[in-house]
Amino acid sequence: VSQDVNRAAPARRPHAGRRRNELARQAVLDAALRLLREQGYPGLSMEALARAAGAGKHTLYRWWPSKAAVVAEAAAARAAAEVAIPDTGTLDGDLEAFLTKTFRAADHPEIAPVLRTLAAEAQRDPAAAQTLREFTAQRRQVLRQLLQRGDSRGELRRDVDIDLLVDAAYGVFWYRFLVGHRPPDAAAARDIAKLATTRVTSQRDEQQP
Amino acid sequence: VSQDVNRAAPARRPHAGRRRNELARQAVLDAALRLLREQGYPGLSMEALARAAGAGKHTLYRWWPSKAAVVAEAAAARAAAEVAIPDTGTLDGDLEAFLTKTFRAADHPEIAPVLRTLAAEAQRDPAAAQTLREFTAQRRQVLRQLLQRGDSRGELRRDVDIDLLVDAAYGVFWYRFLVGHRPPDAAAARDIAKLATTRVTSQRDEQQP
Amino acid sequence: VSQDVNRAAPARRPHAGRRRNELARQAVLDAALRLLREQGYPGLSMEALARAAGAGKHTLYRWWPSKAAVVAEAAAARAAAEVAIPDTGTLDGDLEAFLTKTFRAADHPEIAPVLRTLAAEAQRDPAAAQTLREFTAQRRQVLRQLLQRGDSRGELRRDVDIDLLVDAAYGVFWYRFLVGHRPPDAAAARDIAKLATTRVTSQRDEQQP
Amino acid sequence: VSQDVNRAAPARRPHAGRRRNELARQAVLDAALRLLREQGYPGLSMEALARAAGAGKHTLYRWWPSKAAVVAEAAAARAAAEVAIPDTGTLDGDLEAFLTKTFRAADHPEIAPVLRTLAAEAQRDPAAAQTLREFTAQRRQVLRQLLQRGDSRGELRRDVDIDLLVDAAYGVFWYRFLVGHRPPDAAAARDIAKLATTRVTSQRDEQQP
DNA sequence: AAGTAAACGAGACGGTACGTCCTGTCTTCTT
DNA sequence: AAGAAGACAGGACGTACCGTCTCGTTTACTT
Repeated sequence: VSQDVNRAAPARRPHAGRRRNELARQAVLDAALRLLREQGYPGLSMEALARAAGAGKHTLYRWWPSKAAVVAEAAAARAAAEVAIPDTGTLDGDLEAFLTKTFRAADHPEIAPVLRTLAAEAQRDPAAAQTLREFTAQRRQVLRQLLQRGDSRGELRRDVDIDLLVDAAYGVFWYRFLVGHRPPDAAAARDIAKLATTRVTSQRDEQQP
Repeated sequence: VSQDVNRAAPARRPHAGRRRNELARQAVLDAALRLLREQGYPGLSMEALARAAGAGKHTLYRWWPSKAAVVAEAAAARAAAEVAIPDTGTLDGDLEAFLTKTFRAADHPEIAPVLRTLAAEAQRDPAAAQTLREFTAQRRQVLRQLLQRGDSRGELRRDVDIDLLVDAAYGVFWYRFLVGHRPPDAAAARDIAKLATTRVTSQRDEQQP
Repeated sequence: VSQDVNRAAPARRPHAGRRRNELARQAVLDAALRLLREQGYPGLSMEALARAAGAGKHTLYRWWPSKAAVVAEAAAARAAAEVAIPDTGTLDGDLEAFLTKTFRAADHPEIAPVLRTLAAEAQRDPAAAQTLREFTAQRRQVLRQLLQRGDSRGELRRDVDIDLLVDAAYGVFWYRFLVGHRPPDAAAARDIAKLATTRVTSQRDEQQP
Repeated sequence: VSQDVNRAAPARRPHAGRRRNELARQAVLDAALRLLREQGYPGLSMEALARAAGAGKHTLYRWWPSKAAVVAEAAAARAAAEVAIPDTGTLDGDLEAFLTKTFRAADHPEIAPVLRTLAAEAQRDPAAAQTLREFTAQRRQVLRQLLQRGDSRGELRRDVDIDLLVDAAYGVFWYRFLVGHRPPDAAAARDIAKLATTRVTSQRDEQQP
């Protein structure tokens, strides 16, 4: 039934003989994203993945150690270059722009279930945990650079260290994203930016009373 | 025959059959915590749970809609009353004390795998998601009260709203807890408290340079 | 202790408490026949039986040791007095009439599934086996009387004993009934009657060659 | 789409995956007979069968539609070639020899529970019913050939048709086998043979009185 | 009339089997 | 050598039934 729908046209994709077949790899990654998008996590089994990609299960296990590894690799290319470092002139503006774009990117129907799956899988699969750590480390590194640039211009609050600010920013995102009590929206991005920077107006507010 | 009579007036008989066995309920909850503690998430199948609790599978499914619901109920009683609201005199002190206790509680070998499981399961099971939302909402409410008390004394930074601070505090916790790149330790509790409060000393620090 | 005293002298109190509810008994037997008729054997579980009869499971187990016992009792009243001993004047005629009626009775939609269930259940449940033996013994007894009456008039073939003839007659019935390759119909009744009796014409046929 | 093409021309791909494992098949059939022999029908669940055969449940369901199908296949090879057609020179002798051997074969502890299970299962499972019909049809065919050979030599009673005789012979067997009021023994074999044949001696007996 | 005891409906309980699905490994054949 | 197909052992899933066990109610008999 849904098998027929999911099943690709494997006859069109010749397999190459010796070396790894790039087409097969792509078919698997595409199928992973498609399954996650259309059926959510429960629909993503290695069995269904092989079926949907028109690939043999052995091929999957040959190249990826676990389901999470497939998801991670599928997520990597897509989510990595998604958010560039903005340059608005002020740290506050940069931060807000960066976080807004980050939050919006994660809301994409192609990305959200992947992040969700990665986070969930990391709680039980050490390999997935490693992948999640690497992935988030990349993202933190980008944000840290942005903050350091602002810090060198004296725009950063001095009483907290940068790593905590990075964790607070991504923490608000992941917390809202995984718990779902409130969306990580543009207003949140604005507020987090405010929290991190020494803004003249807010300092005056603090001194007045 | 007599069925129709009984069903026509069900209000007369509030409960007919044998009532729920409280010992069975406790055995299941205990077994859930034990399995999570000893074998981690993969060891927690409904099958193993029934076996470990000496309960029939039907009993599990009768009272809990999903594995996550068992975990949630097991977690609820234990994790809820764990952290009381402190009163050190200052918001900064209260916050640090509360977060330190919260982080330490979550590090407990009885609690950590439960939280991990709950968060992971919530990503695929709507019922678990609901449970996670309710559980975290309770915790946020406590922290919010703590912050509001400080705010009424003028100890809170005015440029951010309380809900964001709450999300930032718990966000740092969950982010570090789930990703594992850095532990949510006492230092983090201290830094988060600093981030939230208008501390006189730190303001002088900010103005002096 | 006092229990033992009470049990030591039960004769003093012939019956206390409520007596068996005849309506409940009938409801169960009726439900058994109805379930077998409408849903066949797989539909007849003790659970479904209790539900259909509006009876508690305990009531079932109190009065009947097994599912087969219910079926047997339900079958007994109905199937027992169904076939009377005919008297056509000749053994051949009596036999044919008796078997024809027997076969037709067993074909009834109320009876057939009961017999089928009884025979099947007897292969695994000793109690059901006992019931089946008793039930068939009654039927054999009737047929034996019929044959003995014919034998006393010299109408029976002398080279076989009556018990074998009885088994052959019922054997053909049950074999066809349970295997289903051919129905136990009127033609079979006629042929079996022929097989049992010394018919003048057939003897002449045998002597001619 | 390409599936339809593939299904239109299946000759191009004789077989892709791994082929059926003959050892697994044998292990299952052996385990079925062993379980039936040692624990009787209640011990034969698909679950226990898989366990005893060291096979996955999926393997069972892949190759056999039901428990009865396993039993049937296990019975087939063993029971089929067991009884050869004898040739004693007379129909009476052949019949007695054949039936005696048939009865004795069915008494074997390896065979009896299988036949019992097959007969019982056929009363509720249409697939098992079909198997039972096929199995018994084979046996009837053999007996029919034996009777036809005797008929062509004029040894058969002329007033009954062969199919009824076949049903009477096997009927006596199954009736006694399933009900258990009397064993299908050698004496029965002798009497059934007498019932079928025109025996000179017995004719004289009939005429003398 | 009060007391007592059995039968009742309902249904929770510990178990076990069902038939389906997925996991990770292993052939077998094709390209 | 890599891939597609798929068989295999194992085991979890959620459902259903088994037979036993309270519950609280109803009904009859005894005192």
